[in-house]
Amino acid sequence: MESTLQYKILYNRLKKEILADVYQVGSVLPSENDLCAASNLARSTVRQALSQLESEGFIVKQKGKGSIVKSKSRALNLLSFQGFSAMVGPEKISTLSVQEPQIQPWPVKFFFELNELERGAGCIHFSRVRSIDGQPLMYESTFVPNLNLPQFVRQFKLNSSFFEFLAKTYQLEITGMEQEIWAASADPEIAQRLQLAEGTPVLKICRKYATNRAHLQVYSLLYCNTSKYAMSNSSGVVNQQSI
Amino acid sequence: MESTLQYKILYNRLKKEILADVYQVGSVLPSENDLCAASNLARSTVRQALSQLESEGFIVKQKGKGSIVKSKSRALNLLSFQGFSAMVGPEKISTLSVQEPQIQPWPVKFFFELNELERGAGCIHFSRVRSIDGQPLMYESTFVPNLNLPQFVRQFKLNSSFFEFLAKTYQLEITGMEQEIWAASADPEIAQRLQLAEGTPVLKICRKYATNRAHLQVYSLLYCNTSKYAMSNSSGVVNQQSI
DNA sequence: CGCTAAAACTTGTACGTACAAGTTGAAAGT
DNA sequence: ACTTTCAACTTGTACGTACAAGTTTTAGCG
Repeated sequence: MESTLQYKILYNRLKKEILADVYQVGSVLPSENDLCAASNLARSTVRQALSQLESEGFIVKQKGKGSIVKSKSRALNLLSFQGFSAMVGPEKISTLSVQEPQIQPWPVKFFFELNELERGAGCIHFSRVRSIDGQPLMYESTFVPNLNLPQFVRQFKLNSSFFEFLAKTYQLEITGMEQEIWAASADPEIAQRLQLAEGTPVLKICRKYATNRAHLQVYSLLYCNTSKYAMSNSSGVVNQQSI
Repeated sequence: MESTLQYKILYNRLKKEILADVYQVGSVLPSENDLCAASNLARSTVRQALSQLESEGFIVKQKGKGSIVKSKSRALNLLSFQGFSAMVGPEKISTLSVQEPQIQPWPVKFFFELNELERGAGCIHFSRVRSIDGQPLMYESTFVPNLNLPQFVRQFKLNSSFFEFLAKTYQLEITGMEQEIWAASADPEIAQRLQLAEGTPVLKICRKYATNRAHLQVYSLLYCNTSKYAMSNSSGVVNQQSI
């Protein structure tokens, strides 16, 4: 299900090539004029593709120089564990199922306000613990409104990527996010899930994801152990750390 | 020092008018064509201004409908690079000076890596505690490379906005940010600064701000009490919560 | 060889046109 | 009174031109 929009096509191609190391981190992309000539697009269209790559943190543009590949990291500046893929390979990440996907009513006291459409539809809920090297780092409890997402419970596997599943199965893309963050003490349940002493400080994060389907939003409640790995993110245009 | 760029001028005007309730939250801005006619600008220029407003969360654009005012000031947007006084009204914020601005060498163990230019220049350092309604919420310790920022120590007042001071005095704008976040226990000093019991969970945040001056970066170390107010932010394009 | 100035790049801003596609409300038809 | 259709909006995409401004390379001069 590829887009027919010219700037999206170019954006996807460049993103794929960055991820595949065709353009390595620190190197410069072909100039806008080169991309125009190669793809037979107007410069404004090429700039639209590059602009999206920049806003998602893949490249940094510098006047007079060019578009420099900044990072291979994924879209959206989600708060993520530092060096989740760099320091430890994805093979060392393990997932423990706490609650397999099931359809249920919404919790009575939910951490975000729901509209009537969502409230009436009920939700799909699942929970999992993600670990690195056997050490539990994150307890994640996710709630999806049960709105026209056929076969979700049957098809989604907890040890795979939730966002990739949404994209492949329903052509759903995450377009934005809001979150609230607290420092909290691990209560007995969280302490047990993350194998911590009760009362240990943990990050508590409530997230609402927006999607490209109007009025469909996804909710996540996270508890994170930051004793070994910090959570990190970046936003805006960050200078290149040369010199 | 206002910008001479047309799209920046329009952006600033619209932002100011949103903050002043000329356009209330939930209402629609004048259409792009109306803005073109009123300001004698091309539509692409108007769209550039609106695009920046959208990326910063002030408006949401919907095809066929218009540009809807989403938020006056990205409420409590502490985790994005907007800064403290922009999110809660400045009238309720009180500031306690812990360390007046002074020139000093960098701390031996600094929380971000410094390049040689920064290391050699030394730093300007100040610390303050910010409270809302008399309740200390945040302990902030800021470090700025002492690079061509004349009169900083003399002119910066701790109870004013740091980012606004940088903009007005040096035409420095914050263009981006990276941060790392932990949940930590308040040590004796932090507990005293934030008037908390020792061991209370607090958010610890290390930030690096990028500016429009190449190679000039600003560093901040924050400790936040989240018992009453959560930290929050948003990124990407978030759906309108209507229905 | 070393320095300077100009040329040849790069991205940024600003203008314009044209049409596609989503939304809304009014007019026309039943 | 109700439904359907259509016209009049809205933003989105894509094309194009021109010049400004920052960076790097090159050519020329002393």
